[in-house]
Amino acid sequence: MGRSPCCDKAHTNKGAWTKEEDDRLIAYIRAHGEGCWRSLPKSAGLLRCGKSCRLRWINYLRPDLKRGNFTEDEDELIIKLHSLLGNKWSLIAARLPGRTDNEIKNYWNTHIRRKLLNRGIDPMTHRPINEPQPEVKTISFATANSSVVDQKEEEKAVVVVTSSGFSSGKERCPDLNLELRISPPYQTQHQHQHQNQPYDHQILKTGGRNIATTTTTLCFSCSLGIQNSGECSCTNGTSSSSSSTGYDFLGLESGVLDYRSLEMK
DNA sequence: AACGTGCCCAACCGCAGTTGG
DNA sequence: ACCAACTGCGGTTGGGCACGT
Repeated sequence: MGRSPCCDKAHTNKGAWTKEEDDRLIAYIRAHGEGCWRSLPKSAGLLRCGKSCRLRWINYLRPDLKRGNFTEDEDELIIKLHSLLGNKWSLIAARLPGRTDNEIKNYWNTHIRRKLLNRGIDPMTHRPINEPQPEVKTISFATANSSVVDQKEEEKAVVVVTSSGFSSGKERCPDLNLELRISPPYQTQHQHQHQNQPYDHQILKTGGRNIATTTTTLCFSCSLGIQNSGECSCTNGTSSSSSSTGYDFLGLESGVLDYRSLEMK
C-alpha cells in the first residue's frame, strides 16, 4: 500500500507559474502567513499542489530573497560550508541570508563544481584530484556463505569507515557518514566563550509547530557537532581568537554571520 | 537565418522525518 | 506501537535561452 498522492494531480496545474498565480499566493500568505501547505491551494483558489506552492514561495516569492549573482565571498563561503556539510543545501542556505537551498544547489552544480575542478580540487571530497584516495576500511557483516546473499542485501550490511573526507556517494553504504554529525547545540561539557555573540531563548519552528528551546553561545564548528575539529575556535575557553591562527573561520569572529540563521526554518 | 549544442534554473518527484490521532 | 498526514529535503528533469557553426 503506497502513500496517497499529495494532491489530485488531474486537477492541478503544473509547470511555470503565471503572474496571477503568484499574486494569489503572495496575497494569501500575506493575509494568513506560511504553513498548512496542503490546504493552502484550495483556500487561496489555486489549482496547484501544496508542495508546489511551498516551493514557489520559498524559492521565488519570499520577500527576503536576495536576487542577483553570487559574490566571491559567497562562493568561498559555500565552498567552506560544503566541505563541512556536504550536500546539506538547506543548512548551507541557512548561512547565506537571502539565498535558497535550491538556488545554492543549482549554483553549486553549474558554477562552483567547475570552479573547483579547474583548481584541481575534487568537489565532492574537497581534496586535490590527484591525491591518493583516503584509506578505506571495510567492515563486512556478510556471512561466510554470502554466495546466497542477494548482492543488494550484502551491500546494506557493509560499513565503510574513511579516515577522513566525505563519502563519495559511490561508496558502499553511502547513507552512513561517520565523519560528520549534525546535532543540536552541544555545550554541557564544553564551554563556549564567544561573548560577543549572545544567544538566547529561541523559538524553533518545525513542521509548522513551534518548539521552545534554550540555547547558548557556541562557535560554528561546535554548532555542527564537530567540537574536536581543528576549526573549533572556542575549545576550553582558553583558545585564543581565531585571528591568532590567521583564520577567521566563516567570518564568525568578525560577527558577519549570525548563528541564529542556522536554526531550522 | 537555421540549426545544434550546452547552460541555467524553476519546478517536479520521491523519499525521509516528524507529528498527532 | 502503529499508521496516515504533513512537511521538508535532495536529486533530477526539462523548457528556455545564449552562443557557436
